[in-house]
Amino acid sequence: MITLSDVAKKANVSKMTVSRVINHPGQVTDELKQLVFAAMKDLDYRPNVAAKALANNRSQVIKFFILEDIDTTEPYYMNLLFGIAKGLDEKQYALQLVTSRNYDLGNSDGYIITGARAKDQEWLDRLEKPAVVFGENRYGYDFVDTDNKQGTTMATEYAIAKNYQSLVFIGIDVKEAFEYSREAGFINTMQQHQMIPKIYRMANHSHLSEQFINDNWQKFARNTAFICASDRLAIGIVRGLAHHDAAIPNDFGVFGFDGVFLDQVSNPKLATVKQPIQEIGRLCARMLLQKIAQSGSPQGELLVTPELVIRDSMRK
Amino acid sequence: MITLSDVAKKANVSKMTVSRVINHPGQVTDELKQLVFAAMKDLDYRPNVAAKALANNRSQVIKFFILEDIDTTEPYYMNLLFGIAKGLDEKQYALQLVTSRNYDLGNSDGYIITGARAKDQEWLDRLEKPAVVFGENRYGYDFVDTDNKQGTTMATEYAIAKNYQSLVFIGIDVKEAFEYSREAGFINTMQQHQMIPKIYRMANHSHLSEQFINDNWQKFARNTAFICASDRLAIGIVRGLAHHDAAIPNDFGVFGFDGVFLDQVSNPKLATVKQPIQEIGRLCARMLLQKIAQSGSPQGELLVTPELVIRDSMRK
DNA sequence: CAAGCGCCTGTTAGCGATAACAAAAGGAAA
DNA sequence: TTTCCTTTTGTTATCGCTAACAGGCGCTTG
Repeated sequence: MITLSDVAKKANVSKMTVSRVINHPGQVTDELKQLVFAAMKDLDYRPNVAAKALANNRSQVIKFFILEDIDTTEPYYMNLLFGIAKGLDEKQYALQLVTSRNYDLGNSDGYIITGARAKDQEWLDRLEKPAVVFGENRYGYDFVDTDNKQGTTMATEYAIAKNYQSLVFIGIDVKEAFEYSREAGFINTMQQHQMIPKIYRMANHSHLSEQFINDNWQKFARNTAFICASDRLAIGIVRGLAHHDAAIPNDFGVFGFDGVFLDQVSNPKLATVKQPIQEIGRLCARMLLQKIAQSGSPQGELLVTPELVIRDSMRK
Repeated sequence: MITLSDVAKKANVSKMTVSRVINHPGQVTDELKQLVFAAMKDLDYRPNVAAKALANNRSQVIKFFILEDIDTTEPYYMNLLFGIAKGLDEKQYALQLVTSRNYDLGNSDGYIITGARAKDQEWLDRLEKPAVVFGENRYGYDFVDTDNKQGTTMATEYAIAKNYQSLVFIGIDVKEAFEYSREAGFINTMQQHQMIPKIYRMANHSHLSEQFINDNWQKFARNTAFICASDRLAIGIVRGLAHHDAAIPNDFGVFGFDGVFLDQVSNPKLATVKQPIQEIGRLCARMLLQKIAQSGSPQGELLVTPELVIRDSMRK
């Protein structure tokens, strides 16, 4: 294994100079820097992460908490995880996944937390290391999320522009910030266009939204678009409509929200508000690492603009 | 932070004795062990992973390679990942995710690899650290997988027992071990019952299997069951059948394979061969850690029996 | 009863990196 | 020219843990 010392010898400098080239390059002359870089390249030097961690009193590990049942979990966590992993890799950090709440909090430098609901607040407050939350919250925790409000705004605007006369929002029956934001985007946009917002809410299961269409089929005239708070709900709506041989997208439009995986297994394929989940994961990681570097100073919130993906469930 | 020395002082022994209690308990008298355990508990001692790693010339990190496009990836990787994470946690290992092949192989003690296809063989051979593969292979790499053959055997037996007269296998159009095994389970079982196995293959997309039903609708008499090589294909079959108002499960049965996520968003819900993915992940991790402990000695293969989940797409 | 062996515990020396201090080297000001 | 900073580089000690060796003890054995 190539160590700092090897590089130092090759470059005829001391270990510290090499270390400084890596961590505080400003303190070293350009001349020496060149020498050191050349030596590092020649020897294909890879810093030893464990040694670095020990010397810095760090662990180079961050823990990722999923405070939700994994089985019911949306597949997009996979993408989130990849984004996080990429963000951590940039700074040679590794990852530990944690599901059960009472897990060991030690041997890590910080936490990324997802699936946090209102009831988790107390637990979050007790954390002693830097933490970043994935998902909007209104308790002041640093977070990264999709701009949910903007997402439904875009979808609603699109549906209006395509001349659907009546718009219905199918929401998720939870009292959480992300849902409020999605509803707000819909409501505000409708009001700006002097249209009447209609909202229904149910648990996030496709068979419930399917059932909902079956139960209320006669209520919905042609030329209605359903703006859904998730692809899961949207899939059920599509199935319900298909069951009544409704013409999608001509007579009825359906917009999903998420854009990970599920939108592709529907038929017709779903138009959806696609969250840049992987990018969000990377941003979570970066925010956390920065927070660690700044010994825990607040990072605020980061909202990422989603992308409208128009497919066969909405008029083109 | 509580260190070995703190524990040693409290227990009136040397650091080495404490270290030995942790790593080689056989070398220490019971009497001292009691003292040390008591001290560790009193102080709530947590070993410093970085220090351990450094002293052992390890990294306490393993890398998880996904040699597949993530976007098209089955959601079950999430569960696999959780299993792996749990298995690694038991030995205080952390995880790094790797997607691009030419990534850094350093700063890790071993690899878990998934999505490896025949063409990856050469690359696998060049790896210099212990590796375990998730997924059947016939090149001698240590692996863990579902017992695919047994899975389709069970599904086929079930369909026969429920008196479906004609069985059709919908396979995935790839030349990989897992697919051969799934087909073999079907074929062997059919032959044992003196029935004629029919097999169709296509790429693993729900709209292809849906199309397949639409194109061949007249070929399939009532009382046919479709044994599919994936839930994705099964979902398409269900949609195709529903489109012709076929009676599921009375006239037509559909069996999926995987049992992660997708089976639940279908309507009717899919009967499926459920892979114990999380358990497999844990076993991958354990196998790899054991392999590392044994300086890379071969571990062989491990096939895990899947579970038949009977839901609304098959007769009860 | 001294030599020799085994068992258990302690001492020492590192793993590879970094912070903190120390020491040169160079330049500006007196 | 001398003194005193400032900048750049080197030296030392340390992070927490473990392998390897050393030493003390009791027991067997010729």
